[in-house]
Formats: sequence, structure tokens, C-alpha cells
Amino acid sequence: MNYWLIKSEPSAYSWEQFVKDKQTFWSGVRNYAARNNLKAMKKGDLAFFYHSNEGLCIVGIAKVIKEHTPDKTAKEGEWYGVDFAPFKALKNPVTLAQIKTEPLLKNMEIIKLSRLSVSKVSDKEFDKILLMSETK
DNA sequence: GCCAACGTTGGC
DNA sequence: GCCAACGTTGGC
Repeated sequence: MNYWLIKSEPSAYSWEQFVKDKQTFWSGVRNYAARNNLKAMKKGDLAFFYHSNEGLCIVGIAKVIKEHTPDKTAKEGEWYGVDFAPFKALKNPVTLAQIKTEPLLKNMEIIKLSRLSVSKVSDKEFDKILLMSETK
């Protein structure tokens, strides 16, 4: 099983809306690196849901319920989307500032490639962030 | 195939 | 609102 991190601006699509919707088709990705990550996702994989621009924190975990399918919102090019459902909310959001100060997480893709909207998270990073969300 | 210019994203 | 970082584009 693999872990991921997906980013969204709350003003565009928030975790709250996601929970309300019960599931969503993650589309609109127009970046090759992000697309490759989407294509690598398997059913059952978990992804952190990160709020960019506002909040700047990981608020919950999404689960892949359907692997990549063509993104019909793309007028040209070969792009894909993935279906997610909310898995669970974090007890406490883990902020970007917290991640930055944690040595174990300094090399996370989200830190190094802040502009990548879909990035990979290692097992260790996933566990660490979960732990941080449990303790304030 | 290189590289400068430009556009976009996202943190501050 | 600014600016750094990155991706993309286009001229050569």
C-alpha cells in the first residue's frame, strides 16, 4: 500500500465539502509529475488531504476508491483523475510549520516541491504525521 | 537540444 | 501583494 498527499485550496475544494460529498473525482491536474502519481495510485491507498493557501495544514485522510480514469475536463492531452472518499479526519491538523520543524519530515516531497499538487509520502512520514496529529 | 523568458503556484 | 521555485514555451 502506498501513501500520498493531495493538495487543495479550501476556497476551491475543502475537506469539509469533501466530507459532505462523501466522495469526489479528483480532476484538473495538469502537471506530469502529479499525473504520474495519480496513475500510480491503487485502490485502498491513503492520501493526506492538505489545505493550501489557507490553513496550510493536513486536515484529513482520503482513500482511493477507484483508480485513475480519464479526466473529461481536459480539452486536450491525456489527463487522469482519481476517485477518493473521506477516510478519516485528523484529530488535530498537522501544519506546514510543524512539518518543517520535524527532522523526519524535512525531505517530504511537499516541502521540497511545494508546487506539486499530488505527491508521494513514505511509510515513515505517514506514520509520523499520524502520530503528530494524535498529540498536540 | 539548449536556454532565456514567461506564467503559475504557493508560502510568507 | 511580493517573490522564490518550478514547469512550459519558443527561438536559435
